Amino acid sequence: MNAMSPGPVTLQDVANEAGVSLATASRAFNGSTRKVRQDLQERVLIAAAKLNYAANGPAQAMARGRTNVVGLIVHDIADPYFAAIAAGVMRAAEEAHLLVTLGSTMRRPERELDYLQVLRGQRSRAVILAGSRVDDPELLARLREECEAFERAGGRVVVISQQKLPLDTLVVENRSGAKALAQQLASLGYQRFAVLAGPARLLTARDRVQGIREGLAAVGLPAPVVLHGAFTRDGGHDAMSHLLESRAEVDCVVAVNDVMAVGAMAACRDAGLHLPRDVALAGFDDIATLRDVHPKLTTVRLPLERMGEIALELVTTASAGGAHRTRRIRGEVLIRESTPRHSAR
Amino acid sequence: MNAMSPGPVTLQDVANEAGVSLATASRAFNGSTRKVRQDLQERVLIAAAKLNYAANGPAQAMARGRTNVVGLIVHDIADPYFAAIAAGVMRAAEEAHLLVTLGSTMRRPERELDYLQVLRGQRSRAVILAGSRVDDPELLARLREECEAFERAGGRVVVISQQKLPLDTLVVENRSGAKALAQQLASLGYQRFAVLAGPARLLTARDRVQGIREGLAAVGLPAPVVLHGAFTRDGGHDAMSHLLESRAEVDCVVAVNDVMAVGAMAACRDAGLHLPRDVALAGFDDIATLRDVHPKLTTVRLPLERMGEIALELVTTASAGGAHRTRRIRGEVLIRESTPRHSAR
DNA sequence: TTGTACGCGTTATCAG
DNA sequence: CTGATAACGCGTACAA
Repeated sequence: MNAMSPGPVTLQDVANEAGVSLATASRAFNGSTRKVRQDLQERVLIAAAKLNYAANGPAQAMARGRTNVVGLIVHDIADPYFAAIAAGVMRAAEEAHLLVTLGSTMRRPERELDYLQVLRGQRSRAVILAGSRVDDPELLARLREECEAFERAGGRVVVISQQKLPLDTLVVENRSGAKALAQQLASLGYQRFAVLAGPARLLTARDRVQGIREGLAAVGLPAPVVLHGAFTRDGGHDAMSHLLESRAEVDCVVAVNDVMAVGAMAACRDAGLHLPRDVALAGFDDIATLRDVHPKLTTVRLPLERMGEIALELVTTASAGGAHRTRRIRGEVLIRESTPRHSAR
Repeated sequence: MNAMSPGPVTLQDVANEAGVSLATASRAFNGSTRKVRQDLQERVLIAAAKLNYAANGPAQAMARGRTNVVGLIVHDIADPYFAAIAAGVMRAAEEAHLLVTLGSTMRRPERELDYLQVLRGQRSRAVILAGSRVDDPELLARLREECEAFERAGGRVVVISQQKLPLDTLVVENRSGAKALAQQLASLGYQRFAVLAGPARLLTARDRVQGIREGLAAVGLPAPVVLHGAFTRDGGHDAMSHLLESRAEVDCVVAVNDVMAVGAMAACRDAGLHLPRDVALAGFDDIATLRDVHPKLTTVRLPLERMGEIALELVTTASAGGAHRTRRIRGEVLIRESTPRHSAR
């Protein structure tokens, strides 16, 4: 149109177009403490629209000392668990007029440190660390340092999973959820359990295994067979295959997440087994995309999208007195077709 | 540690610590055209590490006139189709040392315009528009304007789906893929088709319906029954329910994506139908998480993660002479258990 | 209420 | 090769 300047249109251009000063344009275009006369306000807005002005984010960030960006760090955005959390974060971020920078660590915990540092440099307002912590004291110490550096730089940090650091945290009650699941499965008549346990050092996986152990012990059942593997579909498939090869006497298999459970289902079919007749199977998370698998999977529902929303809400609200806040996220046991009532042989 | 300054540590702090000028610190810490003496280089790097310095992104963006951020705009990050594309984008972005700002439009096309404007303001280096275009000339015109504004501001735009704008585009060959699918299904013996068609104005859905129509026509079969609905699990479930209520004589149902197909499977089971005995079913996309549903779903595989990678590669490489580039993405028909060989009654 | 002028942290230009 | 300094675009004390 009438863009004489070579580069993008600046607030100065808008001010000129509206016939006001740069300061007035600034105050008019985004709410400032100071008030602007009605007619000037309108003139600025009209000029901005006419020139298709978009405020220069980096410049605003410089002047204000912070951005409207929050970082979201997940283990793997292709995993529906994290995709669901991300969806909740995005929904809440839209309402709060915040931009989300995504980090996907490909399940390498060290990558969290890199992202944290970069996001600190970007002057991100906050970071949401979604995803299980890992049992590694040295890594945890370095993570603590990075989080502290991030907070010193004026940012907030929210963690979703375990409370291992003095930060705002959504504590996912994996252990009690798994315990309740085990107890309900026991009450259905199952007695010999196996657990497809995920990686040994992943705390979410470990907590769930522990909960199952406790639940079985609480009702006087023997400890389960435990098989470790990746926290993925293939991990579930492989662990189940090993279990079948071992010819262990088992009537109920619990995978520590739904994605693994689906892999386990495939392994059972590969071996010619019929579910749930030959073996019962349960998962964890209640992944939306997997609610229609057949037989319908018994699982523990986690409010994943809501968790993302809550995390972003924590980010946008100040904590009283700088104390870190805790939100407990409880799972809900859903008994479905994959674990019918069982009569012990 | 020895941080005297109240706020975050700046490059000036690093320069002081290293006993060099600000300019030298700048040149040493990030590659510049000009060279820095080896020992000074090291002193700067050591000082930066000691102070845990993280370069101020917004300040760099101001000085350089652009950022290391690319925007990724999807319809719904919780949809595994987009989550897979996002995973590919993230992997390639990590290699290229680019940050990704995520936009999720919640399937409202107008939101793309908002994100585009904001990302332009953020001085994003580029934006990837993932997701089907919509049949709406006015919207398309506004989108074209926003994309042009974005490019005038120095950014690049890549589109994944249909080539509707003069931009770098990954053209997904939905029509030919669907046509090939229909023909292969016909060769298996199916004769009376229904299509769960998705929203009428969504071009991806429409192209796939059109391809199926062409495939059937090419082999002399009658046109399919077409039922529209949402591009989601519930959309597939509802459309299938309506189809069953209509008591139409159909031996093969094609859903225009896998997520809808899974919803349709659930609807069949709700109605007491057995798959694939009572009706055959096919989808589109080959969503990883759904590869283990039973019966295994016939579908058209799209290289979703690779598509994300390619999109980011287009973003990072300059196009010769400013001409826009096209990458054709072909689907691969995968016949699986949900559509066994069929003998017409 | 409006305008002027300075500062934010970094890069790039120009002297040395 | 190194150092001083002028941008970059915006927010905001301060002055009018």
